[in-house]
Amino acid sequence: MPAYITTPIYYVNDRPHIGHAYTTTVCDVWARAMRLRGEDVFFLTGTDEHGVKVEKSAAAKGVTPQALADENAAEFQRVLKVFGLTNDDFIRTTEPRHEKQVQYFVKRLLDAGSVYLGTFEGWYDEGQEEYYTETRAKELDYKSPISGRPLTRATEQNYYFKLSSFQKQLEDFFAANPDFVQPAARRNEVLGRLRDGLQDVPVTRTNFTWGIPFPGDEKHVIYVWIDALFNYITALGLGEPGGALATERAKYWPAAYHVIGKEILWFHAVIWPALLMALELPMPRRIHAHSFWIADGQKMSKSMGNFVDLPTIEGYFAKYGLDAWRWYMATQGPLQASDSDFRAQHFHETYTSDLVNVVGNCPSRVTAMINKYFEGKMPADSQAGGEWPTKCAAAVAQWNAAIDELDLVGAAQAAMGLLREVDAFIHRTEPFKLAKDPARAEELCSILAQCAETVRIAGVLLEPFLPAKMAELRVALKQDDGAPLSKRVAWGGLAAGTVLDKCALFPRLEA
RNA sequence: GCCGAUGUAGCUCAGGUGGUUAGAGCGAGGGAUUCAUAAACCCUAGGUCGGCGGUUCGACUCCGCCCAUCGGCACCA
Repeated sequence: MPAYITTPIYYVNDRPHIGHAYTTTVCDVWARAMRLRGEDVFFLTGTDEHGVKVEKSAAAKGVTPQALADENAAEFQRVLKVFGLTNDDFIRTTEPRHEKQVQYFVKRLLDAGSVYLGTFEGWYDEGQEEYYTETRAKELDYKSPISGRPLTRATEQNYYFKLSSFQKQLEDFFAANPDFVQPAARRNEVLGRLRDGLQDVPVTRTNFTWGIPFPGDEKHVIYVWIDALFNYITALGLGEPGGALATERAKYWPAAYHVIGKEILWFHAVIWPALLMALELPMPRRIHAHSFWIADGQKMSKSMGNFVDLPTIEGYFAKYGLDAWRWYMATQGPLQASDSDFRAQHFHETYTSDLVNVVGNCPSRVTAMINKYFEGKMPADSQAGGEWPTKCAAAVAQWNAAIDELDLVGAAQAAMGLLREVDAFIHRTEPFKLAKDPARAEELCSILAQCAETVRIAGVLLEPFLPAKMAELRVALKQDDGAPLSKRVAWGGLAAGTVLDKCALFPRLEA
């Protein structure tokens, strides 16, 4: 089954920070999990490079917008490498392949009558070259917040998208697809706003030029948001039917899972589906809008200067390793409706209690006993696994169900639960005592074989989260990673006699 | 201002069509033990379940009001 996982494309006017890292890491864990199951995954990320902000930043720096975009896009790509992310493509909105297709789609919207030329009238700040909404203008007492000069009433011709005409169709779609927007709290927000009624939205601007020219009326450029949304299908070549890209990738639409931050929900949950409806393209499967990281109880903001930035993140890599970072992102992050607090102490505690004490320690004690009592050779199990094959199968089922729902915490818990059960089993059966009694050797063999095999299976389930460390575990257990999940989690993968190395995966660290 | 949510142990959160001693994980304190990364294991939380009022034999669970926090309110990438 094809599966298409996307991050938002990141605005090149920003520097990479924890927000970008988080979304991309979540998608990466998910993509790896799906690939592990043998699904045909296409994982996309990229950069959004047009718009007035980029134009202005570039002018301030005395470079062309393209040069600025090139530089910052390269930085985002470098970061992906540092994070070990496994995206299958990286799309940039200034690439010809994207621009051409966006023009094709916009032309189609125009031809279909879904886009029309209209007049916009509003409160305009001449100094800032910006329009304000009525509410905002009133708040500002109809004066520019920067210059203090009165706002003027200005009109502008823009092309509009007939969002309003999709009201009914959207309502029906949401009713028929209750899981389309996740989590439920976000869906309710969308439904609430939808009830207030939809207005048409402008899809072009004329007050700057750094954008894709509107086909047939080139003093207009396509508004960045519209430009950006189309990346999800231009990357698949849907705007060039029959083209090389489409031949290879069209199969991934509509199996799309858009993972986004909650700040851009409206565009993805309403405008994007409406655009697709207008183009008569099928809807993506799901929009998952996660929440935000806050830092030490404080909202992160540019003005506060308290973003967890790249140097900070790289500090965590240096101390705890990349896998520990992924673990913290995936299991402690704001994937549901409320924000998560990023705290150094919490990071350390999570590392110690999950990774050192369980994921590290459990394989360590099992491999140590096998080394001590059997010279490292996997003992034979005369009990054919006892209850463990059933337990493992249940954990795998739980893991699969969680992955289906992008429930990374649930998937992690399914795997961790197995290791905790192994710990409890060792506590209960006391193999280290049986080892002193030659009459109970057979029992000892079974216990340790069952432990080792369960550790192996739990390790497979943890691979999407901890790819580097679970690769170490595989080496210690003399396994390879070629086969699909169902085969790899089948009971009995560790043959008797296989020499298992002692392993210590996560070193204990000082806070 | 409008719409919507949340407020339960130090922290993060479960929970209940109202009914004896309100739960988990983590942290903290204590214990016992050694196969292991002083790890796994056992014991310990006296938290007015945000406040006030109402309904009720009885509310943390229902209703009202209030307070606090958070999210959304469209041209913002």
